[in-house]
Amino acid sequence: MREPDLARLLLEAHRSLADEWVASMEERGYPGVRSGHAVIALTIDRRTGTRLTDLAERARMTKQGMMLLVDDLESRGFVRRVADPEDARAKIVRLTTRGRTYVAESRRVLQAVEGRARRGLGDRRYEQVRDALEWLAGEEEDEEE
Amino acid sequence: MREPDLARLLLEAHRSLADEWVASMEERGYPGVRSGHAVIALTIDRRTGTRLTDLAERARMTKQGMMLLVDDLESRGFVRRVADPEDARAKIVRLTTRGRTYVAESRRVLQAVEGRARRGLGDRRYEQVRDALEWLAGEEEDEEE
DNA sequence: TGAGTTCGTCAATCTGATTGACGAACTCAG
DNA sequence: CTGAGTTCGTCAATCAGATTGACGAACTCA
Repeated sequence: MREPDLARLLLEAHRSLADEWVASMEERGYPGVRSGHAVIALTIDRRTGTRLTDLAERARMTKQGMMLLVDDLESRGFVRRVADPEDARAKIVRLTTRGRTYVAESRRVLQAVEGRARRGLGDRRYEQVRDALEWLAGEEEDEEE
Repeated sequence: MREPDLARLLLEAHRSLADEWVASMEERGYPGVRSGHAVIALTIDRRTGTRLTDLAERARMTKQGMMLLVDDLESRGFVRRVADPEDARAKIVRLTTRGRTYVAESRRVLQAVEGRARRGLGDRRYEQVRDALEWLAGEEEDEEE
């Protein structure tokens, strides 16, 4: 067996892609991009907005963690928190016009980065890697019992 | 193309493996294990010790970051900093007896975790994934020019 | 109506990693 | 031998990401 550093490799590969995304976004005129923004760009409902709790759930992180991300996005003018007419406790995180542009650009760049990876690896290997990663990410996490 | 969330998958797979390692170490009676300890276990010279700067370089992190890890390991009695006879500026991070046991156990568990992944994926796919990850981790990082 | 739950928030904490500064020690050209 | 520049480990400050705990306000439903 080679050095048992699969975990490290996974982390480095992650960083490589995340850094590439951030750098590419900054080149396109979006300073202050954070890697966490990507999850929101991928999961927020672009027309109606999404509740914070739902965003957190989709991103598999805590509400508190998501709140910090939303705070950041809000301070940059990309989202607004509006009251949920159906539940006075809840607030809906809704994209502003600038936010819609930002999200569209984010997704484009995300696709571009991933497209490069796909071309580099070849379609078949790319798919195999994805399957393997899904398996790795999924197994073991429900082993408490 | 599927959702362009390869980066997220990589991170989740990393966390899954890292958590498994930590949990397994704790089960074996090593509380307070940190994921960062693994790099040291894999790269430190187990007989003669290694200078902090070299450890940092091997782990591809800053000296300061490595220092925090070494501080932690030292406070747990797994390493000692001893003067380098060849360079009065330098200190050698050397394993204590307990440290040697800890490192041996770390490596065993690391192998076990990785072995499970390998069996789950099958040898061929495992190797393909490793190659793909190396490529992903390596490309692009020298794109500043 | 009241017990229990959910929503967003605040506060504190932790881990990982960074940059900047700095004294002490080393290297080497002149 | 000297002094300029570099390297080693450290301290300090900061930042990003994420967590747990607590809490008021609002909702649900027996």
